[in-house]
Amino acid sequence: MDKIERDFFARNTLIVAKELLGNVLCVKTGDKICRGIIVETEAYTQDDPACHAYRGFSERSKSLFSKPGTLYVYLIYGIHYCANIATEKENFGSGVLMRALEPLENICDTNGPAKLCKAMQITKNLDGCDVTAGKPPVWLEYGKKINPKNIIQTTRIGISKAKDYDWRFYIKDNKWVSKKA
DNA sequence: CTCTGGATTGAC
DNA sequence: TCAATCCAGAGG
Repeated sequence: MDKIERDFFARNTLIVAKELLGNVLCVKTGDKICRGIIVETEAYTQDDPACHAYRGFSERSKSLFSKPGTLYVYLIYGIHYCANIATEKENFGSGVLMRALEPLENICDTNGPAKLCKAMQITKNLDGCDVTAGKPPVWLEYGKKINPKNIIQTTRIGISKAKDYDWRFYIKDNKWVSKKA
């Protein structure tokens, strides 16, 4: 399976969020490789009030400003981790949040942004990793192409700002898409 | 320095 | 419906 290159992420964030659906996230931290198909994403850009990069560069969000294809992992509610991949270009704070995976290998219980991080063992340690390197600890592989008719675009979940943006994408009828939808 | 609220989840 | 549990960001 071919790995996804940096050029894939060096595009408009909404396009990346949409086209990331169906591809395979791979993580190898210990001796096991975990794989899952991305079935739900959300886009966040620097000019979006809900984005962590909205107020400019910060220590927490620096990975969003790094090269396209950089993993951004942050702690939310003091308990959970969420994983994003930086998009667009270096020094522009934007990225795609991965909200749900369909388990392929060595994982289960991945129908939520914090749950998938837990299942894949993604923690702050992986913040700043380049997912286009095509090797451990984290990388992406092309999966099967999703028919555009089966991609649903709607509003994002769990945020209080910019609620009206239709910046969430998911695969229609996929049982692993997070609830609350 | 203090205070507030959050890209969630699972238990009541 | 609500607590868990920590820290970034805002304000003094």
